[in-house]
Formats: sequence, C-alpha cells, structure tokens
Amino acid sequence: MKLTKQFFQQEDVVMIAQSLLGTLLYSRIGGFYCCGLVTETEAYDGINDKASHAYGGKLTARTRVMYEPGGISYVYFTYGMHSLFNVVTGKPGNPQAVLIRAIYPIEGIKDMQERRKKVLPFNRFTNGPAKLTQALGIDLSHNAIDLEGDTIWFEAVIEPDTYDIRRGARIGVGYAGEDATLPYRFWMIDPEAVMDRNRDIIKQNLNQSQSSSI
DNA sequence: TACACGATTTACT
DNA sequence: GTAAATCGTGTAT
Repeated sequence: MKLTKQFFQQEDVVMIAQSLLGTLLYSRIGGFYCCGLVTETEAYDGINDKASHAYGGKLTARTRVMYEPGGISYVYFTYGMHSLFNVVTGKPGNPQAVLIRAIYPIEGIKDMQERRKKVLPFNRFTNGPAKLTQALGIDLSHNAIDLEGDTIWFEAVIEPDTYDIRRGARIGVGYAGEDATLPYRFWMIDPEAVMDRNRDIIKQNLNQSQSSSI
C-alpha cells in the first residue's frame, strides 16, 4: 500500500500532513533498509504562507522543486549541517510541502544508530527533522526524487483509529509573523502504544516491502 | 565575489 | 537556561 502520486497531488496540504501521521517511512540508502513510523509533520502552504520557502512565489534553485507536481522529495540544507526532508504535494505551480519532523524507529535500528553519532534512548534518536534524515541516510543528493520509487517511500498500513492526534503551531517559524501561529503541525500521542497495537500489520508490511523493493 | 542567516541539534553553565 | 557548530542558499555588491 505504497502512497502514490494520486495521494500526494491532493490539493489540501494540511490534510495531507495530518494523513501522513501513522504511515511508515522507508529508506533504502547505502545498502541499509530502514523504516520508521511517522509521528510528527508540518504543512507549508505555498505562496500565501509566510513560513514557506516559496512565500510570495519565490522561485530559486532551491525552491524550484516545490513547484513540481506532488509526489517527489524536497530536501534542503540548513544551519550548516542539517538536511531536512519534505514531501512536495499538490498540483504543478502550487509550491506546497510537508516537513517530516519525527519518526519512531522500527527497522534497521542498528544501522540508524550507527549513522547517528549521538547515543540516545530508543524513542529519542529519530524525534527531530534533522535526526531522522541522518538516521535514514537522507541528504541533499536525495532532493527531487520520486517517492513512488524504491529509495524513499511511504506505506499506509495503520488505521487512523489506532492513534490519537494533537495539532498546534509549527516549530522554528517565528520569522513568519501571524502565520507562525497557524495550527499546521500534527503529532501522534504515545507512539510506543501505537506500535504495540499495530505490531502484526507493521511486521507484515516490513516483509512485503523488503522483498518487493530489492 | 561577499556576507548574513537558517522549517536544528548538541554541549555546556 | 544559553551558545556553538558549520555551510548551502539567497540577496546584495
């Protein structure tokens, strides 16, 4: 049940951000097969959103990919050391994206811990937008790639009624004026309990994805 | 070319 | 709680 362009090209980026909660995010990079449960996302709503890199229709070498049809990655580099992973959504010419802010580690845990230099507790080493890209092996070379491919992709396997969602203002967007308070951030309550409830169906998806994407 | 800054993380007080 | 790390990108020379 890999998420397709049909899903990513829906018009409501805020709804997509919410829907991406509870999906499985996979990467097959550098010979490692890794997967995590998406537990936190943020929507960036195109040219009218002051927090968006594409606010005001800004079109540069970096933001160009946001104007592409939904279903590809937008990876950008910030603070001199961090790559942040977004999903481009919506129709061509409408530069929307969803930032993946946190995952709960499921598969390839040893490999992810190896990529992360810092040793942290199990539920805290991929709970940040730059932590999860480092763990999954995502960097600038993965900008603008097709999310229906076999490098980075999402699988929808968990039913929404098995987890609770919270919603609030986005992080680190104080520069966005009144748009800084828009409730475009979504996060999941108690990921460990969600893992327990969905253990079987997740395991089944892990096996299917591994065999079909090699 | 030059320079200020960032959708963050980590270490340290 | 505060500050350092570190460099691609955007904007102004």
